[in-house]
Amino acid sequence: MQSLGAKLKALRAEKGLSQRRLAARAGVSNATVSLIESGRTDPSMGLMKRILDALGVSFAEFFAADSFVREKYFYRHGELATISDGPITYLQVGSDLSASQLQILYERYAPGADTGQSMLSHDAEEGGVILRGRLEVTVGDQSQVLSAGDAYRFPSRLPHRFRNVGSGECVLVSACTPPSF
Amino acid sequence: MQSLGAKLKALRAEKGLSQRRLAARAGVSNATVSLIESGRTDPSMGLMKRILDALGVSFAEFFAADSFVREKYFYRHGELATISDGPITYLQVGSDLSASQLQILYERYAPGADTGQSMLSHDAEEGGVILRGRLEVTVGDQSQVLSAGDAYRFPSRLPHRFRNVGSGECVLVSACTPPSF
DNA sequence: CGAAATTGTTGATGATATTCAACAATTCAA
DNA sequence: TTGAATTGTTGAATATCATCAACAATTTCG
Repeated sequence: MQSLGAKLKALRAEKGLSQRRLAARAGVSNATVSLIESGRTDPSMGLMKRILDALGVSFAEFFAADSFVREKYFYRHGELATISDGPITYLQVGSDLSASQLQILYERYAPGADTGQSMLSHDAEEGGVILRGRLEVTVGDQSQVLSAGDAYRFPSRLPHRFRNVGSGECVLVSACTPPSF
Repeated sequence: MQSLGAKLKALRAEKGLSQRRLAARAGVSNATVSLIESGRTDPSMGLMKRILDALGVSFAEFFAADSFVREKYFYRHGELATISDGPITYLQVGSDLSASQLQILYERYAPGADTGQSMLSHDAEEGGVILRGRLEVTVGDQSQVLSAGDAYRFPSRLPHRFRNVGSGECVLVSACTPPSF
């Protein structure tokens, strides 16, 4: 694990706060912030939580950077799996998305069409609105069957799956933001 | 910091370890594990890390559950947040997009509805697919009338305008990154 | 049954974190 | 320049943690 103090220091700088101002918000002493950032002390969980709260960052978010590197490894996999044919037809809005931040698709699923489990590891978001038919959407350990008018939206890093569980064709419009940095 | 002890206890039970055995692996005293699990002490970050290491779990993984549990991925049509702007109705997928990079809208234009000239200066992109009706889209000095199945897509920094030129309602699904409101 | 091992808990003690206050260095405004 | 405010850093005092050892309760096995 990278130096906890260095990480905190960087985060504080990012928010544009001084040690004293942060300490005041968190209800701790400025000396404590100084000692933590310089690695001269090993703060308690509760204290660290108060400081992170003052920065508007949860523990999960604070440590997300650690696993971010790992998620970046799967980035290519996700990219390659995105475009495929078969029983599913993707109509992409626009042709050259190489320098784009937004991808919009008009998707048509034949009856029974299934994307299978896909693990897109890039830091992106996606969502969509169902126009016709019945689509089973699975995200993580949650699963729902959506009908016309319903919608979904989730971080792409979560494992997800789409399956047409209706008797007819399923049509939807989806959007996805590729990684911004 | 309510259930840190409870969470650790559950995780330890899941791994089938006793307090003493876990303590031995982590190089801490069994009393410490007991005190943490019962919430009678506030352990230091370093100590907690040693314990989590002994359990084969990173900080990021340990806290990952917190941020994922609350997230909502599915929205019934009636749950879509309504943003009304006169003759134009926006149904937004998701309610709080403050930490989001993607906004998806289900839009309904009454006959004659017009957004007027608008220009977003920030670096964003937007696009959409027409589902019903006839929509005149003006971007820069270009203008087109789109019908069901047609689509558009452009950088938000360009001046643009939407107008329902059909006799009936116009419906579309749009996406924007980052959110404009 | 009964002895030995293992479970989780608790009080006293040494170790360490946290605070308070003062410090020099820097920035800002008069 | 001068004074006031802010920056991050330390020494001494206090509060808290982490440990050791002993405890009762339970399980294991002869």
